[in-house]
Amino acid sequence: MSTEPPNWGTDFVDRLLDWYEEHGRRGLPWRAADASPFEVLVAELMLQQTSARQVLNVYDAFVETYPTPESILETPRERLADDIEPLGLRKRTRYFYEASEQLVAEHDGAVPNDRSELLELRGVGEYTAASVLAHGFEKDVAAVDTNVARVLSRVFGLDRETEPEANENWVVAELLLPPDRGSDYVHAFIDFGAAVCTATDPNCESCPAGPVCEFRRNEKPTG
DNA sequence: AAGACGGGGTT
DNA sequence: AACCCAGTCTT
Repeated sequence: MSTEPPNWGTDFVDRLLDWYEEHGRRGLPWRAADASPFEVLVAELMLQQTSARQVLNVYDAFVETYPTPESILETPRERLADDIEPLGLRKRTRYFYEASEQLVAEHDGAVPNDRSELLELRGVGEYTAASVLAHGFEKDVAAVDTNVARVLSRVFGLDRETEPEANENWVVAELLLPPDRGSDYVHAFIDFGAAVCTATDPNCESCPAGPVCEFRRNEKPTG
């Protein structure tokens, strides 16, 4: 039970970003530098409770067919449903319609770059709002999903039951956020959580955090 | 504070 | 065949 050095947090983030450079997922179209805020919003709505692999199957064709909220409103609901149903969670069809209506009616068809305005959009919660700001507008904000919450709670020994909604996760995530790298930072956490620090049977052997991690020291001492 | 939503990928 | 997935909305 040693006292934590004050720089463990930034040490971990440095290692995490290094890991991301080498092992992060490349070529995901919604991560492209020229992806519009609307394309980012579309991706985030699709990615809710849906694997990136699955979204990859429909994303390119979708954003080509529906580049703007207006183009969604001009499409019969049945046809839009056909394009979204393969992802499951069919209520998303309604989210796309209603969010598009809101964008056109209240924001001239543009995605707002303000947290509270994003939160008013149908289907947009705390995670999606933060994600759009980070990836669509290059803002230095943290976005905490289940992956981020799991990694944070393990590495820093927070309550194992801590959930994405817990304020503590957002405070810590914001605290560790490196300047001008908000987008990479969030993506690094997510890729790391999906590939190494998995929900079940995490791959601690290849974890860049090493002995820094409370979880590994407490539950997998031999690595 | 729980429960519902959901088809497809992965094991 | 069971389990999980870049959450959000509704009881």
